[in-house]
Amino acid sequence: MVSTVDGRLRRAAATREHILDTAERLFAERGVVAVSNRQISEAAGQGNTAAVGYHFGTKADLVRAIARRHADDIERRRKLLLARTDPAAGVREWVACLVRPVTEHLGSLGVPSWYARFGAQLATDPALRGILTDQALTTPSLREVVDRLNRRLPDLPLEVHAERAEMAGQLLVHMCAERERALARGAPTAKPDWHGTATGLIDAITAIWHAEVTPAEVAGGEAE
Amino acid sequence: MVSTVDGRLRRAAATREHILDTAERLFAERGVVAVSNRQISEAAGQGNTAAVGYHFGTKADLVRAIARRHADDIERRRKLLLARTDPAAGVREWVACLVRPVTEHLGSLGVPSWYARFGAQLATDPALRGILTDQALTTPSLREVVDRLNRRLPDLPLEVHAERAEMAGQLLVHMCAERERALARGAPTAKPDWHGTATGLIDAITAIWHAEVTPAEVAGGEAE
DNA sequence: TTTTAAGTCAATCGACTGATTTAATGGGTG
DNA sequence: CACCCATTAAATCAGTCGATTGACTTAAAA
Repeated sequence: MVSTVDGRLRRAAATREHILDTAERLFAERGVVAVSNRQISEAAGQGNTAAVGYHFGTKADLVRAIARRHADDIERRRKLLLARTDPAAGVREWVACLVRPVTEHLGSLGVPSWYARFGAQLATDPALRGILTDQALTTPSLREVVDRLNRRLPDLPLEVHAERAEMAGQLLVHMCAERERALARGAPTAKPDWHGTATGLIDAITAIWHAEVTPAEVAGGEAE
Repeated sequence: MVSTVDGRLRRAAATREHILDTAERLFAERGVVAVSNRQISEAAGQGNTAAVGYHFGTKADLVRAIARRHADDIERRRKLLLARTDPAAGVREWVACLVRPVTEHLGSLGVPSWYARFGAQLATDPALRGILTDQALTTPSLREVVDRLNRRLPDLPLEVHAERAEMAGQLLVHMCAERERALARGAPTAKPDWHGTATGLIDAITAIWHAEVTPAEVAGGEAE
């Protein structure tokens, strides 16, 4: 019990990882909601059709476990990048601190990867949405980078600031998913590697932050 | 058969519409994949649990029917806007021709609406994705506007052009869904109306098209 | 009025789901 | 060595799924 090396724990941990890998792939390929725990257990080579339930509990718990595994590595990379970024850096560098940890993590997964498509589903499904936001948007390094970025941002009306922050997040999630889809089906990709994709995203998000703000019309708008 | 008023057809058409409305709402609230045809039929007040199957066939057919209903109105609005846009107009005006038809359509649906969230799910679910792209990206007026826009765009490397077009599409779909979510849960929204949301999107997308293009490093990139 | 057929309803089918229960396995420990 | 127990396997449960069926309702057509 207190022994440092327990073969049973090792075996269980290995199957846990194998189930996580399998679930992630099936989720990306067929959709999170469409894949049953049974299918995952069987595809993972577990004779036990209840293996997912035994090791993780509900599907929501499984989804959380997958998300956490990746979030940890992204957080690690973000801390690293944050540490070696000049505190006096400009908007572009702080945007990079938000984008690069994600793209570099995806790059480290090899081809094909599945996490970006998985994440995009979490972001749009009403039942899963909370799982992603709860754990991805509350990490300390993320808040730190956002704080630094905000200090270097041009003066913007509060609602425009909120809107553009949302845009940056949506772009990051869904453009990564899109590239991953292209990679998975062997289609040509806009950029040859994730680093190039990140550069394109940073260009775009930086441009959004610096975009002109068209004022609302005094009484305009369309009817019907 | 040739008579102008057929009570049976009228009744059927009415229940069809009612089923479409109900399905759209449930899809947005609980997720497209998570909602069964049975639940839709029951929620629509049809004693027949197979009403969806009878009127539409498979769930994919139902999803297509919902998407088409909205796509038609959006197409109509885009044609209208295209007709009264100066052929010599600039990037910003052509971007508006892509954004405004969608936001105005959503505005016409009242609050709460469900179509934007529904569309966002179609865009990210691997099994449903084709349904959306097949019918939304092949309309004549859309191709026309994109052509006009391309002629006024700054010179961009082909891969950057493709990447930014993708960004514009993702932003449009997911920012509308996000605003709709906020509206539905009664949360404060960045902009008071859809027209303001469109203006923010047009500002952002126009800025993306005009953003600097950072060249790829000759041999840079990170390992692992 | 009778006929006809579209629309609706109620019951049912096999297949699959998550969950629970019971049995077999096999490595670590006393 | 023999025991123990976490893990894996296997069998089973009630519930829901999409799909099909035939009977009933309704209103236009003959």
